Formats: sequence, C-alpha cells, structure tokens
Amino acid sequence: MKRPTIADVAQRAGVSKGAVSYALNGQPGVSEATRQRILAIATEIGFSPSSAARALSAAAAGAIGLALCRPARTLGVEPFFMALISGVEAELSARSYALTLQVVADHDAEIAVYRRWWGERRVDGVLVCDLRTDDRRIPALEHLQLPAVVIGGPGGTGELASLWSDDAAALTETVEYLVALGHRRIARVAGLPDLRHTEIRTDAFAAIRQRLGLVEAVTVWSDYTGEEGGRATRRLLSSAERPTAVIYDNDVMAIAGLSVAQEMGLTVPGDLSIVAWDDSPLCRLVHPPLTALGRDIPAYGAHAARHLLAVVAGQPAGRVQDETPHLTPRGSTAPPRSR
Amino acid sequence: MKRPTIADVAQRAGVSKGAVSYALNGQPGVSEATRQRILAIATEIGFSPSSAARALSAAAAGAIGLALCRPARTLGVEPFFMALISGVEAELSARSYALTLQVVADHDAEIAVYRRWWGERRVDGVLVCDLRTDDRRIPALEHLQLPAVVIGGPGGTGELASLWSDDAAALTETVEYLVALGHRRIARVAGLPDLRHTEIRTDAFAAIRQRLGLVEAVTVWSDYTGEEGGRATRRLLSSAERPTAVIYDNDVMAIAGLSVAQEMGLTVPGDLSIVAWDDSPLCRLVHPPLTALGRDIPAYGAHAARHLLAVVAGQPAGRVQDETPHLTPRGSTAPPRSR
DNA sequence: GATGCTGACTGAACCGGATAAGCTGAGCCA
DNA sequence: TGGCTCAGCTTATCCGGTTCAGTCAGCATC
Repeated sequence: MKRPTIADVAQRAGVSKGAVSYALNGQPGVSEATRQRILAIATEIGFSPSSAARALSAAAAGAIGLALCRPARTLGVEPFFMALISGVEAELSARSYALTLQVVADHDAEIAVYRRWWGERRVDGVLVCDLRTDDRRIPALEHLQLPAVVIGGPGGTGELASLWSDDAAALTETVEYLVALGHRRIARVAGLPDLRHTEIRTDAFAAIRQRLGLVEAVTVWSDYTGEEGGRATRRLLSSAERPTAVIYDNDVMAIAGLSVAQEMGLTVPGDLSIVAWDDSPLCRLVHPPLTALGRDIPAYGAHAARHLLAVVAGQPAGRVQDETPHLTPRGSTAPPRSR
Repeated sequence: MKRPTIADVAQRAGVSKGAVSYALNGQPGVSEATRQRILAIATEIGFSPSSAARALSAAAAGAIGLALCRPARTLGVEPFFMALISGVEAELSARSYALTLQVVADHDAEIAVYRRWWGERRVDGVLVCDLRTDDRRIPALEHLQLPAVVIGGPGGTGELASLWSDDAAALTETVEYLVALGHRRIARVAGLPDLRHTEIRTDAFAAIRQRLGLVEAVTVWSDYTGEEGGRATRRLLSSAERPTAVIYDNDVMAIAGLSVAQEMGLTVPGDLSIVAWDDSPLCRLVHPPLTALGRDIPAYGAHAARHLLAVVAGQPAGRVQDETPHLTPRGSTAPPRSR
C-alpha cells in the first residue's frame, strides 16, 4: 500500500502543495470550500503528514524522551514506572506527541542518550526520573540546553524545571498517625540513600523523631528490592527491642516485609503495623491489605508531561508542586498490642 | 547551544556536504585521510545527523512502535510488560533504533494508531501484544502492509510474522508435576478467555485432564487482576470438594490466591499447592515463595525485536518459536496432605 | 600524445512538508 | 476606465540529510 503524500492530495484536489498545507493546518489562504474539499480528499485517501518532513521544516521532533536507568530485570517489579508512563503517554498522545523510551545502564549512558537525542533532533525535551543527590545529569542537561522536567525534588534540580511532591509532609503525617495509634518504636526501611527523595524522607523522619521525642525510631537502609526489604525486616524483627511499626519506602519492600513478619510468627497488625509508600494494587493483593501512602501516579505523569510541553513551548522553567501523597489506612495498621 | 548540521562539518573540513555524508557512513568516495579528518571534526563539534532528515531521504523512521492496550491504572501491576519492554529496548538501542510507545484504550484505537504511525512514517514496524482469538488487528495490519511481529500464538496470526512459546507444553509439564506429587483435584484460574494464549492453555489443560483422567480438574475464569484472582480462589476453596492444587495464569492472581488461602486458614503448601504462571520477583517476595512457570522475558522481548527488524529489512515473515516456559519448584508446592 | 581509467570530490536533485513572497482576477471606488 | 485592495491561490525556498551524475587531476597504456 503506497502511502500518500501531500503532493498526491494536491494533485487530486487540483491545487498546489502549498494550498493543501494551508488547508490542513487551518491557516488562512484558502477558501472554506476548497479547504473542505481538500480535507475530504485527505481523509479519503488516508493521508497523514510525514512526521519526518514536518520535523525537518518545523525544527521540532514532535516527541519527548524518557530514559530509564534501571537494570532490565528489576524495572518491572515496581508498578510505579508503568503507571507513570501511562499517565505521561495519555497526555502526550492527546496532543499528538510521541513518547520515545530508552533503557540505559547508568547515568553516563543516560547523558550520552540525551546528547544523541538532542543532536539527532529526535526529541523536543526529556523527563528525568530518579533524581539523585548531586545528580550529574542536571548540569549535563543545562549545558545541552535540552528542555527537561525533573520528576523529583524539591532541591537539587538546578535551573531545570521540576515537578515535586511533598514527601516530607506525607512522611510526617504517617508518623503522626502511627504515634496517635500508640506506636513509639517506629522503624523506617529506606530505599537507596543517594536518591533525592530518600534523602528528603530521611530528613523528615529525623525531624519528626526529634519533635516527638521518638528516641527509639530508627532508619535502616535497603535498595527498593523485595529481597533486601525482607532482609532488613528480618534484622529489625530479630532485635531485642523490635519495632511495633515499620514504614517502607516502597510497596515491594513492604510486601516482602509482611511475608517475613508472618514467616516469623508475628501477626500483622497485632504484633507489627506496616505502612507502604507508593500505594498500588499490590498493596491490596496481600492479607492483610497494606496501609499505604498513595497518590495518583498516572496523574503525576500527565502533570509532568504537561509541564514539559510548556517548557518546550518556551515557558519559564518553573518548579511545580504536585499532590501530596495521602495515607490510606487499611488492615496492616492498628494500635500496638501491649506486652 | 546551536546544534551543528552536516553543512557545518563540511564547511570546517573544506569539503562538500556529499563528501561528509560518504565519510560518516563509511561509503567509498573519499580518501582515508579526508575521512579521518571529517570524522575528527564531526566528533569535535558534536555532530549527530538529524533523524528527521535522515528519515526523510531514507524513507525509514529508525523507530519501531509498541501500542499497549491496557487501562492505565492496571498496566503496571504485572511485571511482564516492563520486562518485555526493557528487552525490546536493549535490542533496539544496540542497533540505533528508537522505541515509540503508546497506550491505547481498545483495539479500534490501537488500529488507528497503527494507521497514523504508518502514514506519518513514524515507525518502520510494530510489535503486537496480547493476541486475541479472531483479533481484528491482524487483518488491519495485513491490509496496511505495516511490518509487524505478533507476540503470541501459535495460530491466529494470519500472514504476519510471529514469536510464540509453547504454553501448551509448559502447562502439560506443570500438571504432570502436580500429579506426580499426588494431586488429583487440580484447578486452574485462567485469565481473560478471549486472549489467544489463555485459549491455548485451556485446550492443553483439557487435553491433559482427559489423558490422565483427572475428572475433578476444573478451570475457572478470571481477568488477570489480583482482585478477581482472589475472588476466584475464595470460590474454589469454599466448594465442598476443594482443590488441592491451583495453577494461576499469572503471578498477580497467584499472590492474591495465596493471601486468600492463608486468610481462610489454609496452609500453603500443606493444604493447598500453588503454581504461578509468569515467574517474577513478586513470586519470591511472598511466603512461601511461589513455584512458578518462568522464562526469560527480557530475552523474549529482545528476540521479538530482532525478528521484527529482520522483517522490516525484508526477510520473510516467519513464525519463530521462543523458549518454552519452565517450571521452577519453590515452597508453594508439595504432596497433598491426606485427609 | 590521444585515449581510457580510476580515485576523489563537487553540484544538484530529491525526500515531504511549511511558509514567505509573488501573482492573478474580482470587486470597489473615484 | 484606471488604480487600488484583498482574498485565494501558486511558486520558490528551506529544513538536513542521501545519492547520483558529473568534473577533473593524475596515471598508465598503446
């Protein structure tokens, strides 16, 4: 099937290529009658303008890029990314932008991809995930002058546009909730320490610990995998003064933690309360269903995409705040059983 | 930062655009000395050829498309897709192809996306997921003459290229394994019935049921969500003659089923053996870890991408078989406790 | 010394759109 | 009737690559 070009439409309509272009793009320069005729012919022969030709003359790719810096085999376990992508995608496709995806091994490879994408004019802008402290990608993107929105922060995003949510407030709310239930020995199983949002949560945890005088509150480090999350839980629950509540930095570790607790003969929430960050269907999959800190992740992705398109369009690179994660109490939290 | 074009390279090297093009693409027509000089200049000023310009003259997009037909909020729960995508991506980026992703609501929207992508010359080919019985997308793609590889089958892929794995053999192996452990009352919680691979597994289950005379073997229908999987399990375990082993069509339903069993006071694997299709880190997250039918999904995606690129390059649209899923016994299967 | 050949390169056309500039004829007015 | 305006087109140019047809110097050949 030969794919028609603008010249085919022009020929059948008996007008020039220019007239067709004006007609299809809603520009003045053709009469309404001619426009309708051209539109009808374009529809009839199934014409879509070549994205390459359009990109070439418009000097815009009509696509935005997302590089994911995660090992292939663990990328899929957290539902977060796919939900984010679907939100991004919904917003983009509504505005006829394409999403170009690439999985990269590390930040150097990611920066190389940005450089290539920008040089090849393959994307008009990028979304940056998993912000680290002292993230090398920030200065690299600033130097390239590649429009970007960093999903993360606040702080550490340089002059780039960003979208952040108030994780500190969410963590504070969660600790206050657990304290209100009567918990004092609260542990937090944190994700990778060099991620910016882990750092923010850690700082917030330290602050509320001090404010409420929770001297027994501890943070232990993990890496977002279920394996490590389970191991950290086992250590916590084996200690002499084991915590009565644990906050996990993601859903996968929380589920692993729940399994470990049950395996060790503890009941949840009787002996141990569990809170998961990142509410997802996984949290409702297990028994008891997990109390979780959630937010609308597809909406978050859509918000990020909207912001990026605004930046691409030349609007100032602002720092936009998204919804604060909110606590959804379910069956995994309760007052501690007095012993 | 002004992005350099081939004309900039040509000017600095004191040659014509054509010479630069020959030099960069390893074509004859320039001396080795000149080629090296041009290459050095290109590297120095950070030149990457515009993908749009290249696409325009080569009449190839340098990208392949993947449309995902799933609701945004459930897309991420199964690790399968992200693992598949990362495998696809690894293969593509190694060959300098881009991956364009779009989330669509239904098959009509998906077909419209294919039509647009192909008309816009945005992709050179597509990967098709979640093959249904009597899938409308197949004739639509054949009619468009858009190069495609269907991930699924065997059967129902028309004249299109496809990549399939022998789910029937895998299911048979699993049932034989359970029977060898001593199980007779084996249930299967199936996924959406109009998916081709569900149908294949259902047929295989019926065949082995007949062959081994497992008159008590039943299939119940679900939809791959944890919620439905849990509900199906609850029904099965409440029946008078409850099964001693359940095979789930995906990992998410299996985990939900495990939770339901434990909630109902049954021990796994003592009272109930569980097998999950699609091994994933989720299966090792829970206690006991789930016996699962697994395969290397990133490799599957990479294989599909390779096959598609071959089809795009004009090779015949063959039906290629991938690795058969293999059973990994873990803690969720054991001989039935005699009662 | 005319001829042919080859290697190294140039110039121009082309891909399929967008768009600025130029042209044409109808309508209006003095 | 000539001049002016303006809607409604056409023409030409550009975007940044690839590629084909030449050009031309240098060399071997008879």
